[in-house]
Amino acid sequence: MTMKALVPVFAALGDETRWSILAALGEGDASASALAGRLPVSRQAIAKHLAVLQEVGLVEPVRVGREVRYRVIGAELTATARRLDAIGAEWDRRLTAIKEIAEGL
Amino acid sequence: MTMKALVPVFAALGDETRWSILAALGEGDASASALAGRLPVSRQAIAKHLAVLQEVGLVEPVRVGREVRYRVIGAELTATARRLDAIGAEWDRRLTAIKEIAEGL
DNA sequence: ACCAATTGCAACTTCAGGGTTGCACATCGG
DNA sequence: CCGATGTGCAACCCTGAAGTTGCAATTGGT
Repeated sequence: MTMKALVPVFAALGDETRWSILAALGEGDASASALAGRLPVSRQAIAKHLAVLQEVGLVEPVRVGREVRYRVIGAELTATARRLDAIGAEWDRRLTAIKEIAEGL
Repeated sequence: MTMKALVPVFAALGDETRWSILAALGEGDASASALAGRLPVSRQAIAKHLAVLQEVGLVEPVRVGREVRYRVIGAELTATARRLDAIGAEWDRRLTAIKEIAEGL
């Protein structure tokens, strides 16, 4: 299991542009430059977003020749979903699993 | 179904302080003033956070006399988790498809 | 009626995040 | 070898989010 901080993952997912990037990557792996061609932002902006996404494990870089393509890691999304679901479930049972997360794990 | 924008929900969940608030609310409904007593931020700051959380449907206000208590809506967390899981699963499906093609299955 | 607690509103400060541009460095192809 | 393509790094704006303080308005309890 990745078991990272979780909150940064949500922060990463809380940006429209990053979802655009994830969506574009859904059509196949792509480099920052390639993505800059499809999206209305500069390559450098995309590079920063990719760095953020990589930081939280949502995306993975793959060197292909002189370019760096990125691949989405769907498993990380599902893992995050599982944890979120667990928290929601615990809440309904009046338990406080969230406390641990809020207190920095 | 709530079916709100989803991205704002993640944005709301991408803040440590708001998780602290959610955690505190996990111990029982509470007002902004009461929360300000437990957390290291001002009441007004908490009020803003509660407004954000309410905006995305994660929390619900309940008037009790002259105070306004807030209650966590666990169902919204679960719903968000479901949607996130669906997205992640979709990605895995694509990757699996690609993998099979690449491996000549 | 009065006092204290609570909320609401507004102005203000601070700073990190998202965006840009510019340039230097690598690397592939002809 | 040289030009084109792609990446990395750095400096720089600029808006918005998170936090603060102060004060007016509401409402409960005694």
